[in-house]
Amino acid sequence: MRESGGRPDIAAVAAAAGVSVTTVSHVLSGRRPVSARTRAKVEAVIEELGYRPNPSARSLRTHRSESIALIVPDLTNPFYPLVAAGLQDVLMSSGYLLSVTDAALPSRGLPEVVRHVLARRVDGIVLASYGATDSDIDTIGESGTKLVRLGGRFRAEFGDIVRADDTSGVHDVVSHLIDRGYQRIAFLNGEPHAHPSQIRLEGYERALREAGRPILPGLIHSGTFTRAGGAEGARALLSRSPRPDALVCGNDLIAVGALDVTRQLGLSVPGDVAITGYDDIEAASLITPALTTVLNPAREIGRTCGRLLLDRLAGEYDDTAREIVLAHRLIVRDSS
Amino acid sequence: MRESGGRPDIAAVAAAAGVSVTTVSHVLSGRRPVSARTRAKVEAVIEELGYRPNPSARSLRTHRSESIALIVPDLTNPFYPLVAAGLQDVLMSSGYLLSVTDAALPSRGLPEVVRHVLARRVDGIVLASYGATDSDIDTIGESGTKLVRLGGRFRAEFGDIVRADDTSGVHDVVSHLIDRGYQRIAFLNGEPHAHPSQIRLEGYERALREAGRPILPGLIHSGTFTRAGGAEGARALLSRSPRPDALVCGNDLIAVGALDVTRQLGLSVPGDVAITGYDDIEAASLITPALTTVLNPAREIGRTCGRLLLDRLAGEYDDTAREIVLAHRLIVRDSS
DNA sequence: GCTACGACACAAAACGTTTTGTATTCGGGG
DNA sequence: CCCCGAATACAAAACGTTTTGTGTCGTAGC
Repeated sequence: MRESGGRPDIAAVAAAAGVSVTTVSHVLSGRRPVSARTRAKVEAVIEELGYRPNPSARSLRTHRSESIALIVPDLTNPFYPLVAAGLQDVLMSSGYLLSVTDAALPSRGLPEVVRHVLARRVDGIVLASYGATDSDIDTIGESGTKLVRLGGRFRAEFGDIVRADDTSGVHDVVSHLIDRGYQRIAFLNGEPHAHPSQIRLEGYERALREAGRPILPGLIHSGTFTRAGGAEGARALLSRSPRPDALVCGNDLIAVGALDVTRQLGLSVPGDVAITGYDDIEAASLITPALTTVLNPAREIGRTCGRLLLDRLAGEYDDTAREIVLAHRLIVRDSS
Repeated sequence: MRESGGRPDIAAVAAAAGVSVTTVSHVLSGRRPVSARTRAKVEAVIEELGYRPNPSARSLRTHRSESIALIVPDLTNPFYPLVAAGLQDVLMSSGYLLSVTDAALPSRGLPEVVRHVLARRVDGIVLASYGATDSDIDTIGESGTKLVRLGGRFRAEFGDIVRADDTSGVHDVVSHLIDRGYQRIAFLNGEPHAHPSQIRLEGYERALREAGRPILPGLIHSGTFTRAGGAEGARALLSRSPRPDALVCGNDLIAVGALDVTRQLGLSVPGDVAITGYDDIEAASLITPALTTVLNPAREIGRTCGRLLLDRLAGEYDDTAREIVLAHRLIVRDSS
């Protein structure tokens, strides 16, 4: 009389161990004491039968799924896989499973992605998508899912935020260019309404102001945080006269696109025009000339998001929202 | 008398619509006919109450989780995020959630990762980890989880495989180098026991044989599929005398590392030594000199894995294992 | 030698679905 | 006029856990 082919039940374990189902559950969870003898017996049976608790049943009872979701704007941007890796560094050891969703895919936009993720009832969400609207965030809030955002405007009712100090980062780059004597410093930005764009632009403006330089709207261009966006923006900016002699880019991808175009136009970098990026993705050091950029600690950001989320899930903190700001670092290479 | 704060039940929906729970379920699943009037009423109530089925309860009954896992060896290698993106292209529209797990992380190795993923009872797994052992695959098989592998040795009992024709790919690269007159062509490989390493090496050997060239073991070096691995291998190979005049690398990351070292040694590429990669990650075209490599259609591979898995889950095919081979393409740039 | 208490074990009630086995109702063919 | 089947709705039994409320021992305190 074999136990049939199906996976064993908690009841099967209890029967084989000669105890009640409750006891097995307590052995598993440790929520009530179980004698050493009994525990050993139960554990032996579990091992022997190869019993694995059914997560759906468990989750149905406990209202938690032990899984969290990461929503990114573009998996193709190497910054985000690093965030994912950092997140996993932390989550894996706590037994959480990480789901990664790219919001830029053939989906009908972020609201759909959010619904999709929410339909799976994850315990927490790390939202790295700068396209998120208040309504998206509300949707998550109403569902009761814990939320940590990667950047964005800090508002108490919207939960925790982890970010790097982008404003200072760009400020440092621009100051560096000013020090090196660049005169007409242009800014090549990503999506104009995205929060990262805005705070990076702020850094640009602050640095110019501090140096007593004018802020010329004609030297500021917005597009998208992609290589293509950078190419298009560079074409626009470099065709102005007088021509800018430095292109400060909103991220490294933009800088790469700008570099493509600059080369096409027969301009030398950094001779005719300096180009800087942001993030310090691996490609930044590979490209020629190697890109002056700002290190954005992607992996550490991911880890921090993970820890924050875990703490929230464990109820470690009170409800006060937190904003954690991580250090950046200017990396000067050959493109400036 | 409000419905309390909690999310509405299927029972709450039934009550509000004046029908039975069964009927609501049938409206949702369409497994039995429901009159148009009733259906409309129920749908209206669902909308109004904001009812969302509880996935745990559903999954407890149906034994399916509508989620699948992707296990990769290294998220830091830009090849894999692209695979993930391709997978999602396909899965998202079918309502599946994708979990991505990096097996190279602080985990205790692949077996642990596999257990971790299996503990969540995903419906299917895409296993892209070349470090997978037969035992890992067995574990997955026993759990009843559908499996599609990204590369690896094809064996009927191990399920489907999707891969590119790496042997031919490397063969084409090597033939190209021979055509260009390179004489001492070395091969700089990844993990020696990994399947991709073996079949790529095979392409190298085949091309040499076809050209009537000897295969010199001293010109073959194994390491890891990383930038560091490439650096170390290049150091070893380039210190031999006579020095190789071409380094065929097992993937682009290796090639980048090899390029680092070649430059350090003051050698010119492709003048003193040619370097080629494999995969055609974005960095391959960014680096200077731009890398001659083989396009490995990562995104399409991901899509194909997704489609295969979905078909399996839908029971579309019989049990016969399938191996799908995708086309590669030689891309000649400046490094050869 | 009792009482009270700690340590341990158990039975049964949730958790929120899907699905199966029956009712009903209605219209049409014999 | 009756019977039968199609169309539709319902009640109740799973699915596999966790958790609460009791119960039963021993054992220590008095």
